[in-house]
Amino acid sequence: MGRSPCCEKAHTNKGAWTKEEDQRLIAYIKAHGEGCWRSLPKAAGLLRCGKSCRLRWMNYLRPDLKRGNFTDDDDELIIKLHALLGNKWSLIAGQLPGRTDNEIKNYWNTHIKRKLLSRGIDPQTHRPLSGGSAAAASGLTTSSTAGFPSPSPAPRPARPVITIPPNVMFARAAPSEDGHSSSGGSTDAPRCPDLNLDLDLSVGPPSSPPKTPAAAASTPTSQQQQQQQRTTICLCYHLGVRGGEACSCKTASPAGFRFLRPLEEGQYI
DNA sequence: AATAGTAGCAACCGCCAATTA
DNA sequence: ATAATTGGCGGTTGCTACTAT
Repeated sequence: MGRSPCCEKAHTNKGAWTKEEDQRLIAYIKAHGEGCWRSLPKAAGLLRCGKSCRLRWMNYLRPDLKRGNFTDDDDELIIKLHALLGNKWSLIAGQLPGRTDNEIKNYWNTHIKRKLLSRGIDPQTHRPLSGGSAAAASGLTTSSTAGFPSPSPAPRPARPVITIPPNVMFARAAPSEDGHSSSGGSTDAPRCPDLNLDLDLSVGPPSSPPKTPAAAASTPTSQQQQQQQRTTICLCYHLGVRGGEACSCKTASPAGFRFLRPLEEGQYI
């Protein structure tokens, strides 16, 4: 079957964007808003792939982007979120207004990894290096999800809002039917003994994200409104636990959920 | 001052899931 | 119900700037 290319590569520019291209893209999106990236390049008079336009806009040209250094608080938040979510950069970026997934991904790879290593912590497993080295050496933690099972069954969320008050413990997933259970007693220790997160994962109303320039420009306000209207949902869902499977959220108190993460065979935090 | 090595960042690629026809 | 299309994401690459020798 095969996939058709997203654009005609023979007639598209590649590499660094010029100022003129940036201006064209900005002007077009200001006039017409985001959306339909495939047809945007032609409409805007750009010899670029639609995906490339989207990336340029999202990562560099958006007016609400924050530039400058990350604070220590940002670092700690990113570390905690990474411990919870793995390499879900877009989700992590959603908790840092004005930051992009690409920026955070780069920042993680260039700064935070080293920071954690200097603390003697494995950046993939968030465990002390001495204890986690065996697992790392065995290849168990070389996956793209920081040692966590991929949450692939979860539907792509519409930028959930996660607030992190100071205190909630992780709960380990109960054994599940598909064999992704925490087999044996050797993994009974908490996977992230030093993690103590209180996550309130929420999403805004089901309406589409702002598509018009005006709406896009007012993003911070919109986000505040969405936070006010947000509906709390179960984080297990995002972490790959199927509906109701090994999930006790329904019994959790309104003040907080338990967040469960299914374990791969032989895996642990 | 020149060169080599390293770090940081922007952009590309390929895949996946949702949507549409 | 199925295939095609599109948007979005994470991993990786390559260029540029900076630092050490």
